[in-house]
Amino acid sequence: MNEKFLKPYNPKETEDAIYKKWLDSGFFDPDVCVEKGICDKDAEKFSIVLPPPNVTGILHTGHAAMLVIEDIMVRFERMRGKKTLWLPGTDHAAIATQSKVEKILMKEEKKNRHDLGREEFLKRVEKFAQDSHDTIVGQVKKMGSSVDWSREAFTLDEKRNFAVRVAFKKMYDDGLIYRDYRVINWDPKGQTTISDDEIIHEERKANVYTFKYSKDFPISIATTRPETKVGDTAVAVHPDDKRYKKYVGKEYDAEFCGVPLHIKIIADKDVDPEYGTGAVGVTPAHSMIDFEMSKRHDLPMKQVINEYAQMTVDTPALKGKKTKVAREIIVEWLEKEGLLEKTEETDQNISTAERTGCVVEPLPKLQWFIDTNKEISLQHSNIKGVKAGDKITLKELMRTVINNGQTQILPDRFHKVYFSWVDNLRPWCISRQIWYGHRIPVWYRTDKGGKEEIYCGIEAPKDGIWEQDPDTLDTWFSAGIWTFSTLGWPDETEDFKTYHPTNVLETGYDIIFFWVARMILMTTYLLGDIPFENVYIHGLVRDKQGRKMSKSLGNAVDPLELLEKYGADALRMSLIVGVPPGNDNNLSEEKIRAYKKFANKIWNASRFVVSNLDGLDTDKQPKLAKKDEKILHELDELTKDVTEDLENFRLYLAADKLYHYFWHTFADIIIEESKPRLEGDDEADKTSCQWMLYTMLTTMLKLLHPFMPFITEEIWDNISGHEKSLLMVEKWPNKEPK
RNA sequence: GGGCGAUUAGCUCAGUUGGCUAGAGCAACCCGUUUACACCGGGUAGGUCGGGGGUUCAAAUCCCUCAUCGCCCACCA
Repeated sequence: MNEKFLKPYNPKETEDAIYKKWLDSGFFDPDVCVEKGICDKDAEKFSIVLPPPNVTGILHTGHAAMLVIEDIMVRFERMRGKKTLWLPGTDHAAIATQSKVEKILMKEEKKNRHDLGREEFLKRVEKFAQDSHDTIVGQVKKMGSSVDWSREAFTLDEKRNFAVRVAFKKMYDDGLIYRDYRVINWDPKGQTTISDDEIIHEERKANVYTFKYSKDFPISIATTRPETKVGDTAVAVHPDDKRYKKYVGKEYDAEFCGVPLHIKIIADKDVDPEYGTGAVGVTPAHSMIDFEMSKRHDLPMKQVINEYAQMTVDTPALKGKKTKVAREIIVEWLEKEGLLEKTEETDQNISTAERTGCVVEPLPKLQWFIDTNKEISLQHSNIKGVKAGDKITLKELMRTVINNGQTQILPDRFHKVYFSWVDNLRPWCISRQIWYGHRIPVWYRTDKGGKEEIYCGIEAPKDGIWEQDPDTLDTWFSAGIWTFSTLGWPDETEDFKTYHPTNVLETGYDIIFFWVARMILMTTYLLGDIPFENVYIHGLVRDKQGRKMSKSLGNAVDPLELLEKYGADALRMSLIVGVPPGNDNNLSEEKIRAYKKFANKIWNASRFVVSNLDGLDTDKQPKLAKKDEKILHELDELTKDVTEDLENFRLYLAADKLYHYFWHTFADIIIEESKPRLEGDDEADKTSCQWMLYTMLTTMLKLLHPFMPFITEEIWDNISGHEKSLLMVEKWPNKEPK
């Protein structure tokens, strides 16, 4: 027996060496598996593309859970002989990474990005991203992830950038990407636009002020933002509102806090006559709903707030003032003039920017958008119910592939969440005024003067003097094509043909909108296909009390620390057992410790079996005692059960069953009952018992391997006859009982 | 305002399509150590499965309703 078995299992000494062994074998790469005869050339494929972690720092326990879930699926399918690819990568995460580096820069050098300039700043970001990347790769390895490093990708590397440009141009040519001047969400701190999904609504108390613009203005209005009222160009009332009918169509001039206003009274059915005074001051430039209304009624737009959330009106009292200050000035003025009718406190949902926490300022701006309501037709279609050439919108495409079951979200309660997002989707603003990201592949001619000429292309135009659009793309644009940009698209590579669509996308419920929906949007349009067949949604890893892990609470645990303490296998189990898809996991160290004990149990039971196999010919099955037949039959039942659980993504049940069977049946009962038989004089019975134990152990190791790859591989290696084989590519036990 | 989830042992949670005396980890109590394992074994105690109603031979599981907690979405000024 190998000396290693004489000591308790030591994950620290074992894990890195085992991972290296796997890497050296090359079996993470499906091409190597085919080459070495591990899997058939024409075997069914199984592919997962890793949700690329942001290069903003280190991995947290949520990432660890993601890696474990995917690794279990991948190892299972690889052992089943499928041509299995798990493709790793990282995400440049544009705005998240840039703002992180900006924070560091400000803290350490008291500089902003403009102090460095675009080129130098980007160098800093790239350095930061590279360091993060290296840390992340190290962590991914520590978890035992069997990803194919030879295919590693980055959302902002050259190949992906090419794919992004090709995708952009196609969408531009089809009229799906367009430039428009409209009110967008502006983050005054981050100095960029953000999409609707990057907004966090925060509930706050706010005052609603009811007042008139001037003494002789006939209608009172209410608002929480009096400072924007200097930009009003209309007052809207409901068409059927008798109180105001006589004013509709009339126009009034007023002097509002020193600012001349010209207000038209309009009737619009979006106004709720029951709410407030039943009349709304319309500010086309600083409210999305008012902007829409102004378009319907052809109202003039008057911008009064700039990118720094300062007032731009010429009135000395207000000019240059922050909006918050301006609000106070105006309220004071209203009081003084006797125009303020009442002030009430109300709960208000205020929009803040996800990354900077700054209150979002709606501003009119010229930006790039994706139109999800424009009819297009697909050149090819593998989408059930959609033929090439059919007129269809992106929204409809997004609905179709879920409705027809081609892509399934697990648990399916998230279908509803998905649909409600799709239904309420407004034009997706994809341009950002940040520097880190994919530059928009559009150029403007500057040498002709006068009329602006626009060129969208994969490369810069050759003739004339052109300037590229300074903006970059929303990070989710490049993330949206991740399942195939990683496989070589737009080239028709072997990888692309073999592995796309992918089998599973595994991700958290917090990014269904950001990512899952965007991937479906981009893939159905660009490929006429689905990006993945199954979406496995995992929940959040929380602390023992169910609180979200966060730096400020100080309850965030570094998965690496847990791994050091308890071993990767124990951590893996604790992230899986009892955690159904979509559920949060309140992780405690006690739970991890329990699986460390389990690892030790496996180790010791294995030692017992291995040290009692003397004289057994493992190649030739002896005549089995009835009780051994029965035990092995039970094992077949377990195999079947576990296999079906894995096929149906019930990892949490499979892991639990294996735990219980190994400990409370195999170790507690079967091994205990085998002791007298192994000591006894009945040679035939002893041989039968040995065979049973041997079969039991090797089968259990195979079944456990996807969950606890390190310790099972290590034990496998210490069973005589296995010196040259790797458990990782052993055949999965047959699920049909013999 | 709309939607979703949760409520099971002292604590944190499982319980797959309704089906054997409802499970795990931790905590508690008792007994056990000349060998696979004290990172242990054996045993004990602990639950009217949030309340109420219904469907069924059978419900923690399905339906209705109420309560509490949590999450997501939303341009009511």
